[in-house]
Amino acid sequence: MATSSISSRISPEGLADAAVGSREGRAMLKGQQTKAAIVDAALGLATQIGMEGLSIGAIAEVMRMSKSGVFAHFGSREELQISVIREYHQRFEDEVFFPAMNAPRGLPRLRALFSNWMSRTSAEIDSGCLYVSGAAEFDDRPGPVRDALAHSVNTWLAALHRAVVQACEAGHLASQTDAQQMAFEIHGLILALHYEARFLKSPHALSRTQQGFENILQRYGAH
Amino acid sequence: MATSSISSRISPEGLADAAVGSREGRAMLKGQQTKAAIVDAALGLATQIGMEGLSIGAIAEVMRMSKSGVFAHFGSREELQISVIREYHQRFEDEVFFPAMNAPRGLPRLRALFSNWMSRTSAEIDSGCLYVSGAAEFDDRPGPVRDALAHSVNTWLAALHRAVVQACEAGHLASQTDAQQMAFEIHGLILALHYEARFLKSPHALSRTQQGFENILQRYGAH
DNA sequence: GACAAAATAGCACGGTCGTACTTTTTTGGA
DNA sequence: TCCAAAAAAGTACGACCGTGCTATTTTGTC
Repeated sequence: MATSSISSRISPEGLADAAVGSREGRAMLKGQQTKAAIVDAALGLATQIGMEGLSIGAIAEVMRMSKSGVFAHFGSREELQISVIREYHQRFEDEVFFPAMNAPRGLPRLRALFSNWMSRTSAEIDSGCLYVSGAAEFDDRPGPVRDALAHSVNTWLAALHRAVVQACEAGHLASQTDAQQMAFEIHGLILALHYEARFLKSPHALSRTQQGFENILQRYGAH
Repeated sequence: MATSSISSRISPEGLADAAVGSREGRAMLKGQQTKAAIVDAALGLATQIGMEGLSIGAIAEVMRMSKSGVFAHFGSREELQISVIREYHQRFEDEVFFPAMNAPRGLPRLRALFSNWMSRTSAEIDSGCLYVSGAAEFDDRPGPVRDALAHSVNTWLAALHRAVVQACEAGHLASQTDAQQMAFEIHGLILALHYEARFLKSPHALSRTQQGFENILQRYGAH
């Protein structure tokens, strides 16, 4: 539990890949490689034009491949979308979650989590956050894509909640703190940042988000 | 200025319609009527499947009309989308803004605005808020649709900001209150409500939003 | 270098999209 | 009732979509 991932780092598909790789002795190297490149390109497209706008033709053009060449790696558009979400989840972990684990448990770690999250969100001003755009696109469209997205988001929000609880336990926050409530308010700040910076192009959004976080900390008795 | 609208109630297109109507003596009655019905149906569709998913064919099916019959009323899909946004803006005004104007200026009115906004957002859990889904879809897609959307949102956020300023002037909030900051935090709450209730299906989102608002009021010295 | 297998390309299909053009039906006032 | 004008339907077009099927090329191993 020392370096716990926000989700199980050994994912089912990760296991599958390793098994196939070893069982067949390093076979299909090129395939995995271009598949990763396709997912990378698709993720870039998805953060710009959204998950629904992701078309196999557009990806093929970026990759300078044929549509069928791209398609064959996934078998369906839905599977491709899910791959993109998993990739995003992993990058989110690497940029936001894991670095913050180096900060000491409690308020410092909570601050680090928020800071990384905010940095990523404002860095994404030109590219969009999949967790935000995806939520809007799939909020009443059931299916595996929505499930994958919701699972990733829930995992991350749970990690945030855990950090609040730990800060409480460490005595860095008021003991009667409602951790779910605090996490909810923090989530709202990030959403407002994304909305006002990315859609409304407000140049003040970032500083307001920082100030809002300080206000929340103060209210919950941080010291 | 007694019953000021959040935007000019006499819109350009409103003027145009009135002029045509009077100049030609009540002509084209049926046309306007079905056009309104189309916009109504389109709005219903847009709040469910999003602005981008709005297809003329789908609207025609709902309306039991031909595609070309629907199309002829707008001349382009873009014009239809803009009509939908204007309709949404008007309903938002009617449900959220105008009723709150009956509350006395200051904190009561600010509370009424937030309460109406929250009610509408949670009522929209099954249908979605166009200001949220639209922002995600058009945040980096310039054009008249985005402009119309951003204009509506900005108008509303300005009205919210005004209410905060008035509550300050009335002495209901601390005199050093940063109105923009407070409006930003309130906006975040509503976004979190929409996100967690609609996408994550969290049953606690509404009460957390209410609690969050009370926390903000307290922070800014409401009494 | 041969050879099986994997990776990629080519091609075709049915479908939906927005929209332009033409024709028919409906409307409302003289 | 008649008739111009408005409203609605009909039809067609090119573009793109996801995806199935079949060829071709590339890969990695003996």
